[in-house]
Amino acid sequence: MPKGGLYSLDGVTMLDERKKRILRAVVHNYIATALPVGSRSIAKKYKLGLSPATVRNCMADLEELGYLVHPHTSAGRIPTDKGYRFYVDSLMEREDLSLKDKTKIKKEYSHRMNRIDQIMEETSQVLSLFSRYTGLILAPKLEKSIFHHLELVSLENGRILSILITGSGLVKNKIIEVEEILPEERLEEILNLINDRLSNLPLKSIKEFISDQLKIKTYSVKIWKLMNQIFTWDGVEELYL
DNA sequence: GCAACCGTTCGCCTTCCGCA
DNA sequence: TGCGGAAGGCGAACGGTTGC
Repeated sequence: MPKGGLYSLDGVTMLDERKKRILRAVVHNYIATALPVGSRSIAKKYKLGLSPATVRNCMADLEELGYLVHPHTSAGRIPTDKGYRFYVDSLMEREDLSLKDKTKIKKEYSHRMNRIDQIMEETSQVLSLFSRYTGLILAPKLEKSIFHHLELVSLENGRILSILITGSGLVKNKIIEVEEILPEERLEEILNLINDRLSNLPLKSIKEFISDQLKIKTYSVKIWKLMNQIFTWDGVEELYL
C-alpha cells in the first residue's frame, strides 16, 4: 500500500478503500442528521471494524486532503464541496429505475415543450417526484451561452423589447429604454448586423466584440449604447423549483 | 444571566502487533 | 530488528443542561 493509503494519478489524489468507506459514512450521516459527524459515532453506527482512534486518523487525512472540515476543535467533521463531489461521482450507490418509473418519466416529458425554461421546470418537478425532496435545477450562466438570434420590437414611449435566443434554446426577454426613438429601418439595420455578425459567438465575448469592431466604425454612440444594453445582464443565475 | 457539571470529540503521544 | 498501521490513554475544547 502507498504511504498513508494515498494514490496520485495525474495530480488527482486517489483515496484508498478505507478512506472511501469513512467518507461515505460521514456524508451519509451528515445528509441524514445535518450535524457534524464524530469518529466515535461513525465507528459504532457503520460497523467499519475500526476503532474511533483509527477513524479519527483517517478523518484527519481526509480533512488534510480537503474532503472534510470541522467547524471548531471539538466538533465532528462535515463534508466539503469536494467531499460531496467525490461522493456523488464515486461513492454514491446508483439504483436502476424500474420499468414503471421509466414509463412514468417518459409520460412526464410526453407533452410538447418548446421552451427550455419549460423543460427546466418539468425536470425540477420530475426530480422532486422521484427523490421525494425539493428539486432544484440551476440554469447555465447566460454569459457562458452561445448567441443564436436576436429580435427587436418597438414599443411605445421609446422602449424596445429585445428577445435573445441562445444556442441551447434559452430565451431572454428584456425591455430597453432608449434616449431617442429609432426609426424602424434603423432598428432593422442594427438587428441584421447583430444576427449576421455575432451569431454563434459566446455571449461573454460579444460585448468586447461590439466595443472593438463596431464602436470604431460609422455607428453613433447611441447605437453603441443600445447594443451594450441588449448584451448586458444582471449575472443572476436562473433557479427552477 | 451565569457558573458548574457532563458528554462528546478532538489532537497528541505511547504502546502493541504484524510483516518483511 | 525496523517500520508502519491500529488502538488506547490523556488532556483540552466546546456545546448542552441544570441549578442558583
